[in-house]
Amino acid sequence: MNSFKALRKEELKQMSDNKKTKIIKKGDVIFKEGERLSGVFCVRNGISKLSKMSDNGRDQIVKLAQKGEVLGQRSVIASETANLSATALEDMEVCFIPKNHIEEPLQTNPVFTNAVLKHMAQDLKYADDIIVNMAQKTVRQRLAEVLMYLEDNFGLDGEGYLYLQLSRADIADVVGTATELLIRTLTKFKKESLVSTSGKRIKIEDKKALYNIVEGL
Amino acid sequence: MNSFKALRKEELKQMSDNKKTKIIKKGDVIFKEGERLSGVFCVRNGISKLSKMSDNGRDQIVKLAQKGEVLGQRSVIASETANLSATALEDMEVCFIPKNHIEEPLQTNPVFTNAVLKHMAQDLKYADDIIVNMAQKTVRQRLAEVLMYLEDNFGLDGEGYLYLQLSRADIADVVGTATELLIRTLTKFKKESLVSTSGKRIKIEDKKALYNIVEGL
DNA sequence: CGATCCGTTGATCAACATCAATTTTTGTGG
DNA sequence: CCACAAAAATTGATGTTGATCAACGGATCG
Repeated sequence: MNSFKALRKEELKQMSDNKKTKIIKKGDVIFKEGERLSGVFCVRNGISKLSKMSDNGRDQIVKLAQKGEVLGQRSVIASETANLSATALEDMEVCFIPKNHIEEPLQTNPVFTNAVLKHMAQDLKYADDIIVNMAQKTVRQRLAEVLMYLEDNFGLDGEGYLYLQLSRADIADVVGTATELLIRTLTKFKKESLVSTSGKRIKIEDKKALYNIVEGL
Repeated sequence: MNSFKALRKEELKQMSDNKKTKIIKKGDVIFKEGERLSGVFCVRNGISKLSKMSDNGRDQIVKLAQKGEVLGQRSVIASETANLSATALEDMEVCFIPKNHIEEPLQTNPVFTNAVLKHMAQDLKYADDIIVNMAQKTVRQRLAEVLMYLEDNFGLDGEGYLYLQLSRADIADVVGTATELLIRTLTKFKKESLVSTSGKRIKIEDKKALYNIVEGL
């Protein structure tokens, strides 16, 4: 998963000598689109959203990042300002790595560079898939897919509810729709016994049926 | 643009000794999603579409690639089957480069690897932007954006029409809608004197107004 | 010169956005 | 722990946008 495993020992040492661990509270912004980043943020704990404001004023969540993922890497590699904003969805622990500690091994350590490259190739594939989904699928299909994604990637709590408790507005921003329609679609799922809720918590009751919805059946 | 400029002379020589130039006719498929690629295709001439079939059976065009761009690179780097299909929109000339001639310099030539990495970072940024557009903008906004994209990237013919003559169905597959709605939206643009047409050819008459539409005004 | 593909239009229904209003939950100071 | 303000969740009503099916003319190509 993490490209840093490809670093040499002395590179890792130098990095950990310079890393600063930050505690970030739920709701706080790690960086905003348009900012010039002086390094990357490695997620030690907690989950963050990567989002971008559309011209029409609505936020779109492009990716959810958890432990082990690196934020801001693309911008540092491309020497550009951030294209996305990163916001904590839970209390987080991240460590900041100055960009020169990324750039240098990129020049000198091919194993590291290749690991980063493969990781980005994965991200690009996922992004292409999301484009197709956004363009071609209904809100109903996309919500079904997002719910399964949340279960598969962030797991369940002790009672079988999705571990990651997103607000309805955040789920809507992942699906790419208005909060009201998101809620209505979720309500339909409840009536069809595909999911159940307890407060803001959501439990998937019939994963197979959700899967069929994604496939358009 | 092209990462191959970062290759050493001997690497380029070895590559050109092994490259096979192929002529591909308009409409022909270069590779299909799901295929395992044994190398990459460098576009020498002509334009191709990269598309993916959605579960609901409709094609989505994710990218248009022209001279100098490399097709299949992501799949080869990630050692995966192709995520997208590549189809010629015009008669094309491509050269095939076996994957070992890509993989080897990736291991040994950091300058090349970094060039590829930066290129992919760009692709990823564009992909994220498209996700936001698909999720948040109307067909009208997206069509306006696509028309300007076609002008900016592929230019005009001698009479001021868009050089790249896509079929209505292909434009619809870029925008992410049905052909009928695409045509209706284009007809509205004509009535508002934003564009004009001659046969399948399209001319942008009021670029600034199109830009305002994209911005949601 | 017919067959086929492409472009276009009409009609209809479903999906989605938006505004308004109400209820519920949450956070916070006393 | 309670009260109260603020934020979030929910529902209704309404208008717009988009998908789909059907039909038809015109171009294209063997």
